[in-house]
Amino acid sequence: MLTVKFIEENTDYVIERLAVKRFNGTEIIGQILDLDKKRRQLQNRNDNILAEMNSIAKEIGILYKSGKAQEAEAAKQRTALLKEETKQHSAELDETEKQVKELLVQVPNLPHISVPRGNGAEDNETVRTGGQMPELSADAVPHWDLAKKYDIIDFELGNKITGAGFPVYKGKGSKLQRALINFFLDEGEKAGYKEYMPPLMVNEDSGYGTGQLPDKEGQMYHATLDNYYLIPTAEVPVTNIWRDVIVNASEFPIKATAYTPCFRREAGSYGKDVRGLNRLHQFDKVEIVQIQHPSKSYETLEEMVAHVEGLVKKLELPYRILRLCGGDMSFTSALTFDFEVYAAAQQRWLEVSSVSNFESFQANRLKLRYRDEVEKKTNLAHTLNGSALALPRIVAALLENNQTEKGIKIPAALVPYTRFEYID
RNA sequence: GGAGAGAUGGGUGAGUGGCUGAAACCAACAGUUUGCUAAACUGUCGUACUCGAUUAGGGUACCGGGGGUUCGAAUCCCCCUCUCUCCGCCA
Repeated sequence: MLTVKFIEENTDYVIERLAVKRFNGTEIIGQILDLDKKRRQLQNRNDNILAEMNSIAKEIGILYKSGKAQEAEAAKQRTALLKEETKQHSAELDETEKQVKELLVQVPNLPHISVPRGNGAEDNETVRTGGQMPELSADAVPHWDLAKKYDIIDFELGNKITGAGFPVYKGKGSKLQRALINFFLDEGEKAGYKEYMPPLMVNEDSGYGTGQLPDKEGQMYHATLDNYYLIPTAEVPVTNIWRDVIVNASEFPIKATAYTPCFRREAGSYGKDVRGLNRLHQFDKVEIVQIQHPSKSYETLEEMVAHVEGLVKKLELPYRILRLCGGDMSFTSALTFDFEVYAAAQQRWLEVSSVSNFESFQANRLKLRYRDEVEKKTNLAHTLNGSALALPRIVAALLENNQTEKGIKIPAALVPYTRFEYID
C-alpha cells in the first residue's frame, strides 16, 4: 500500500510509474487525494468539538467539587448538543477513512525505474543465463514418467488420499525432498539467514499484513470453523513476525529463512501447466526474507539474486534470470527477478524462484517501521523476499536432465544430503 | 470442552469514575563528575492522526479488540480474543 503522503507529494510521478504496470491511475489517484482532503477537514472539525467537550467535562467536575451543582447542571445541557454533533461527524469521518483505504489498497506498487515496459511474459528481459544444457538421448522421457518408472512420486495415490495436486513421495523420492530442504536451509544459514519454523496456518490479520487478503482470498485454503488460512508461502507467517514492530536501524539487515509446505488452490489452472510436478496444491519451499533500510534495499536485492543463483549453479541446472516487465509483475512488487530452470525432456523453462523488493509497500500494510538514529523518527522499512528454492520444479528438472542408463544422477552438492548417487 | 482468575508504556508493575497519557522501579538515550572501567547524579524517554512554516507550540485518539452507560471511563456493563490455574480429553 502506498502512503497518501507520498501520492500527494509525487502525484504526477505516481501516475506515470503506474502506467508502466499498465495501471491507469489518473482517476483513482484523484479520488484518493480528494477524499483524504475531506478526511482531514472532518477530523479537524471533529477534534475541535471533542476538545470543547473535554474542557466542559473538566469544568463540571470542578463545579461539583465546589458544590455548585446548579451551574454544573447547566453545563451538562451544553454538552448534549455537542455530543449529538460529534456522533454524526465521527461516523462521517470513519466512513471517509474507510473509503480512502478501500481505494488505496487497489493501487499497485510503483515499479522501480529499471523495470521495462511490457504487457506480459514475452516482454521480460533476460538478465543472464547459466549452466549447461543437457544432451538427452532420443528416448528421454518427462519427469512424470520417470517418477513412475523409479516409483518415487505417486500422483494417483495422492488422488486417492486427497485429490489432484497432492502427490505422495516414496523411498528415494521422499529422501530427495528432505535432502533438498536441508541443502537449501544450510546454504541460507551460511549466507547469514536465521532459520524459523513458523505456523502453517495464519489468522486474518496476517493475511492482510502481507496482502493475500482481501484480493487473493480465493487462492488460499480456508479453515472456516476457526477462520484460519493455510499458508500459500512462508512469506506470510515469516514477514508477519514483524507486523506492528518498530526495529532499530542498527538491526538491519534482518535476514530470515524458513522451510514450509505451501498450499495453493490454484483455481483456474489447467492443461500442460499442471502436469506432474509443474503445478501442485501442496509443495515444499524454502523462503528467504530480508528487512532492510530503504537506502540499501537494492543492494540487498542483488545479494539475494546472487544467493539463489548460487543454489541453481550448485545443483548444476541450466537456468536463466529474468527481469520482469511492468505487465508481468505482481501487484506488490517494485522489482522482481524470476529464476527459471530448463526441464530438458519437456523442453520447457520452469519458474523456480521469484526474488522481489517490495520497498515500503508491504511494510506500510504491516506497520513495520524502523527508528532513524539521527532523526529519531519512525519510517517504513523495506521488505524483500525470494524462494530459495521451491522444490517441485527443481525436482522435475533434476529428474529430466539427469536421466541416464544407470538411473537419475544426483548432483555432487546434494549427495552428502541424499547419501546416494543415483535414483535407480 | 467445563469452572475460576487475569490482559496497563521496551520490561516489572501501581492505578476501581474527574487531580492519569498514565506513579515507581528497571532497561535505553544524552549530559555532569571521577585518570579508564564501574558507580553516582541530572535530564530525555509510547504510537498514530491533525493544526502550525517539515520551527516553537497546540489539539484528538489509543491502557488486549469491539460496543455500551456517563457531562466525564484504564477504572462500571455487555460481547469477542488471548493468557494463567483447576478439571476433562489427548499426540
